[in-house]
Amino acid sequence: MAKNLLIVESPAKAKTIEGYLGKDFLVKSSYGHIRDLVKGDDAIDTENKFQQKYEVPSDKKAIVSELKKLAKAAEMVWLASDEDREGEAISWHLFETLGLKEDNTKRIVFHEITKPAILKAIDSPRKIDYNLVNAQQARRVLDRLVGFELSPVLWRKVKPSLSAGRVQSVAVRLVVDREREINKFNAEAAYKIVAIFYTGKGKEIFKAELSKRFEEKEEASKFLKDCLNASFAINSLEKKPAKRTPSAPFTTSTLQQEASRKLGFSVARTMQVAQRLYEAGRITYMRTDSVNLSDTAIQAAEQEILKAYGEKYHKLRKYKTKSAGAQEAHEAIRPTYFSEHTIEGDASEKRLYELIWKRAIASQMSEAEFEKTVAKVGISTRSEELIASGEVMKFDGFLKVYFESIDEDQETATDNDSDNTLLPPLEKGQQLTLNEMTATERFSRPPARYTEASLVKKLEELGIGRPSTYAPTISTIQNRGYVVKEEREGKIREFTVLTLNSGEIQEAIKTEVTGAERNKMFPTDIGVLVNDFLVEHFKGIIDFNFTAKVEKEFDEIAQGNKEWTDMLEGFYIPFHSEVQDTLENAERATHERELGVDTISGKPVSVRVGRFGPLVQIGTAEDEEKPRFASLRKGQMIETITFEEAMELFKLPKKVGEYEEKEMTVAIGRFGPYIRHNSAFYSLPKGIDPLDVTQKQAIDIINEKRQKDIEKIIRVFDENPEARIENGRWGPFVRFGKQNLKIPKGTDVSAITYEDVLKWAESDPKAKTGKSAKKTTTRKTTAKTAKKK
DNA sequence: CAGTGAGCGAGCTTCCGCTTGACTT
Repeated sequence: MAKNLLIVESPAKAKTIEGYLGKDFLVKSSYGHIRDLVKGDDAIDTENKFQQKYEVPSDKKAIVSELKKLAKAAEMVWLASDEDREGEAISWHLFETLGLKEDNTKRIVFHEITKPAILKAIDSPRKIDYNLVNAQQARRVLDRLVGFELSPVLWRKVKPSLSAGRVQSVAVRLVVDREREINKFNAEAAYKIVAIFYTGKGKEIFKAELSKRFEEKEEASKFLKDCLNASFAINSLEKKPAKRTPSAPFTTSTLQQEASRKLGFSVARTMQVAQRLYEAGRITYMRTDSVNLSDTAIQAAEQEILKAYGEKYHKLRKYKTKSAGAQEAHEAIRPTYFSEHTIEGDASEKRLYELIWKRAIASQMSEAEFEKTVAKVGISTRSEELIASGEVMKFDGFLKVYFESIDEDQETATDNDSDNTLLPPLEKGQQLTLNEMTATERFSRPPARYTEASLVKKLEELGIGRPSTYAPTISTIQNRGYVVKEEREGKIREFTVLTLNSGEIQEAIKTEVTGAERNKMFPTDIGVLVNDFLVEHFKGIIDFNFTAKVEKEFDEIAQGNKEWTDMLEGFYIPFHSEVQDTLENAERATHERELGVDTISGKPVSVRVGRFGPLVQIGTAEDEEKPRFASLRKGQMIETITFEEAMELFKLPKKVGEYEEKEMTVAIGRFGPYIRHNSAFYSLPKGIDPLDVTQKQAIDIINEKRQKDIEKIIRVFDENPEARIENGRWGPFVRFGKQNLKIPKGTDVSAITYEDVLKWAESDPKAKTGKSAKKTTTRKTTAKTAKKK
């Protein structure tokens, strides 16, 4: 039996460290926290100094009993959880739960998993820092109190099963606020002038732009007219050097942002893939807020840069974290071995690894150097100058390996036509020939909707949430139905272009698509409803600065300057009375709007949230005739739907005639417009207005789909025509009546027998429940309650 | 992928942060 037991948080870490320490040390992992507050409402005694009741959750029992046994047998137990609030608390929980003794327990910390760092840590052990532990307890208790007092208020005043919390409610608020900013945004049009010149020598052309825009078409038109017979010359020519420096290596949040922009990963996917890379020993820990690289890593990066690119490309850089509330228990995310430019693995692992490798290597490379040229073009008939700018890269530096992309909302407002490319050789005073000049109507853009990753970025800036919770938080607000990640079709907008060409000015109307979105965060009606309720009654809690404020107090507790129970007292007393007050006095939250009166029936038209989601209603429950209902569609919200849009909803479903003695109905479902015929669904091709579908069109669509379905069939089983192998979206699968069966990996598709199909059908888990897995939530809860009994 | 939009009313829901698998899909 080993003399020393060393406990860290993560098993992958344990494995690495064991290799450094030799056989006197047994290194084990606690798998994160081993204790938590008990589940129900009596975990915290708010009357009695916030005394807590902890328990070991069932999935941690095995690990705790194993650690207990090992601790008993060891001469010395080293608690090596992370050096932050949570890590310190983990050590304390271990100390308490494993029944450790002061004189054979040591607390050590390190920021990087390298042999010298670990040996150094072992040489300088300390004791558990109870101030830090108390700060964590205050954090934990505050979050429980906020979550478990606010949520029941929502159950009573809004809808059961809803949730609220210090982090998630602010995340939702950001999305709701942004949506409202966009809704009230008025796009302003202005004319942008772009000229294309010949240099005169040869046929070289370049582009120049007017820095100001004209609000009125008349002004723009006047400008072009003035240019009709003007002469143009280079007034000034300025060249100056410019530099670009590399970004710091990745933290959790910057990795999520770049993987989203460059690879199109959701934040959850990024974390899954990163976890695999970490477990395979390819990268350092992926949940970190630190941009710091260890000295050994800096050296290794240097060596690799010298070897692969040469000395000119290297520059030693140290990065400092500036994000609020960073606890820096780990290094930045970097490859464990810089010499491995790529790795084996699946496509997503390879791509994410390369991103991490490039970013980390680039962070230790020299600046990219440019020469920026700005030429000002004078117009003989006007005082304004047109500006042409170009950029030449003189030295690529870090750009040799890495180019950081930027978010939509940080792009220059001048669209992308002013690309910084090379200008032809120019001289001051040089006369130019105008090839073409355009005045294009451009519109100002509303603030960008959040993507998952840009929402994480915003949360991090506000100091809300931690690297380990960013991805789960983004999932939670979507799972609760507060926010959806969706595509939205844009609208077609007209704009005017005036063109001066060959001595005349022409006007044209063009169209563009505006407001189209992909994978953006939209609030739902229930998200808006809950948010507005919380903002009205608990302004302090879902204030963007609430976390920052309490974090400051947690820091004071950690430094021993404040009693944690005092801090909680100060928070809880007013908070709890707000909760009581709201429960007693607040109206039930509703979000109902009267849109107008239906001209045909004379009944009122209103929108509200119903049991199955947002709906429009014509008439009221008191009427003799039952009200008519219609669900809102994707992209429509109670807050913004118009009377006309609402009335449109009642035009569908619409019967479009019969085919094969069965009715055909056109309607709109979750996946868009479709035709329903004989209990089958046929989606409408894009571009056909569901309101205009004719009987003939519908029949064509049905037959086309049938034809395609036949083409998908690979084989029908003789024993049963209901059983067949088909080509699906992800490859072949077996259709067996209403069951869709997965073909086990490695099966030879051509050799599948009917017996195989029967066997698979039997073991198909969906067959037993009868229905397809429609309501996973209800199934989960019933499973849980069944377990309890 | 539809339509549904009522009411009965026991027992349940819920937080944030630290970690992985064991589960489906």
